[in-house]
Amino acid sequence: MFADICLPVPFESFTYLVPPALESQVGVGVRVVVPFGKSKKYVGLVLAVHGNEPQGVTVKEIETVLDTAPIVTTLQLDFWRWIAHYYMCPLGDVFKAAFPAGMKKDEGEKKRRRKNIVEQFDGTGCPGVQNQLNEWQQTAFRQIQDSWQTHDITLLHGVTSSGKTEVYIHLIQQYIDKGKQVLYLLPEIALTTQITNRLRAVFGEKLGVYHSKFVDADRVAVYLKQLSGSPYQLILGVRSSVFLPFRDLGLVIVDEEHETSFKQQDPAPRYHARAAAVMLARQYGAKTLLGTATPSIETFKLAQDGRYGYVRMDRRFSDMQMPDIEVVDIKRLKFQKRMKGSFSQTLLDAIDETLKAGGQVILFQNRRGFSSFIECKNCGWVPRCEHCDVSLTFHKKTNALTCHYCGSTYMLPARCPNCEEASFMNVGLGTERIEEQIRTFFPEARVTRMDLDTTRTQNSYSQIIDAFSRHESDILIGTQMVSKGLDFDNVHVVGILDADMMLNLPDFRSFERTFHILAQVAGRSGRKGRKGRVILQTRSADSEIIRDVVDNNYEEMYRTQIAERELFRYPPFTRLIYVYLLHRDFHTVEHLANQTADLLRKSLGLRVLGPDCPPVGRVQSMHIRKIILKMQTSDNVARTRQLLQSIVGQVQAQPIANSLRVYFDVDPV
DNA sequence: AGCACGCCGACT
DNA sequence: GTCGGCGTGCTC
Repeated sequence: MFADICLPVPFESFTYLVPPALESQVGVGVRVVVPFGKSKKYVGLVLAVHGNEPQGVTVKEIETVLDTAPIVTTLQLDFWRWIAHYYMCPLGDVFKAAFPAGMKKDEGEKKRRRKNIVEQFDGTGCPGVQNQLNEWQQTAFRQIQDSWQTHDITLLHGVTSSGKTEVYIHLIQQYIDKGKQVLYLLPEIALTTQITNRLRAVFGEKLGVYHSKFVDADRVAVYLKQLSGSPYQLILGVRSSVFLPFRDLGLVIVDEEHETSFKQQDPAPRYHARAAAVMLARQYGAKTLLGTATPSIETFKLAQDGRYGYVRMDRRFSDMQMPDIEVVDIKRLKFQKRMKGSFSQTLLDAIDETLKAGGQVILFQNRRGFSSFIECKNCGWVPRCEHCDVSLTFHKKTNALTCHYCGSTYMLPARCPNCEEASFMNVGLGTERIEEQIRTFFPEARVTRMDLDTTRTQNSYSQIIDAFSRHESDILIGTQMVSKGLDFDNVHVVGILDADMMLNLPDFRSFERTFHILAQVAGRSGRKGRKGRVILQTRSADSEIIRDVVDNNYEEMYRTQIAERELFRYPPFTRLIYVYLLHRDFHTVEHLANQTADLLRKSLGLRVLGPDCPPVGRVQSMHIRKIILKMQTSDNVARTRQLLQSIVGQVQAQPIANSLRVYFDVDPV
């Protein structure tokens, strides 16, 4: 008897011999320990049991069986296979993403005590307390249910402070009452104690939270509880919670559906949790609700075309008004030499007034570090990473230069290695430099910075948020982390220091992204009973996108963008697959990328673009080339995938390509 | 992806 | 003379 085993390595599966003594224990969905390679042992998952001996290889034996019952259902395995196929990665990569680390290692006897799972209920709140829905929430609640009569997927387009969460809560309750399970997906940085506490107060022990900031053992506990006889009925989780086992999933909510962080970027599987959630819901015959204040262009188009149901909430609570957005043209002010560092007088005055009135300020700068790079004052030399084609970011606190691509850090040289000059100039500005400036302007204010550098440890993010909401700090400076659905009642002013920083990126989504992020940041101001102020500093004061943000005009932004996407044949009018080729040697990767593109062009013609050198052409000493496949929506995508796989396989079969690395990014964001 | 095997610089 | 740097090749 043989078993196909999936291992946490980038391959499909390997076949092992099942020793007669283990035959009764080995079945699809149980974990086993197997020898792999020269000396390694891995925990693998049984995909199939059969009698076909593989030819031309020495088959190794399964050593031990870890589970007495399957820990993945066949429905889950189908889902894994869908991810692997759609996103073009080996099943082993899906296996790696699907389980918390603790379930991928052999913990000997420990797991056999299957962690009588410890309840994590912290006792806060009083379960069962639901707020009454007001009139328009009630209307949305009914409209959503009506739309589900004809559509499995519905977009809830609700402005900030329209009370979407309360509508979600009532829908969740309804499904739980029917004995169904609910999955509530949020982007990582939006999953705060605020939302957790709110759901905890209503659903108590029925709620399980699945977050990557929790220790791994907690995630293992949630996974195992979902397998047990009494699973959580509501899971509040990040991207990877789509891999949890569900017994009877009835509803999936994807909140902040426009967030690009739902797409996993770096290690494969490069999956989009929104698309995966839609797929998961379809498997279970469940309904899906996509919620946001600023829908993604893709989702809004599907709603416009009638493919998704559409429900709109455009009323805010009566005591909440949209903030006034004041545009400050910093290009002109810079020319007139009237900027105080990174600040206009308008913004400084607004901060000053706020502090005097006992209010709080949020300052948004979407770049971490001190400066984007430093430059020798004399010869213009810029320090760059040894392993990647990028300039290094200067971090003043550590007096170090770091690469934001590979994480390498370097000492700041005392003198320019090129000309011996001993002084450097900071070009561009990050959150650290904003913090330094604000401390000189307002030495008495309490200032906190929130970015990737200050939130690395487990609870630092919520600590900063909680401290700020208790007014232990007056000014919060941060990257896009500050923009996520946080309710700070006392914020009088939001300052956007450089609105167009993200605007000029070479990416067809840069306008949409800028709109999303600016609209969200602006929404942080003036929440309860007070009209907030937003000071938006920009060098493109006359641009369309800034005007749309100021007018809070999503539809206008959508009209402009959708027309542009159609004109230039971008998604959702086409579908993209990026093919990345990586090699240590510059010439080899260039040659192999050209060869791949030529072969692809023979079958796909004009759908093949490139190869091109991406903006960062070398990362971790690997030279990169990128080929773009732009498919018509009418194309047979399954056939294209197959063709792509076979051509790449052909290229990789050549001896010169043996250390070539190829990966795909399907539906890149 | 790991991890072992294999060929060239600074140390006892 | 070797310890160990990481380049490349394989994994049922």
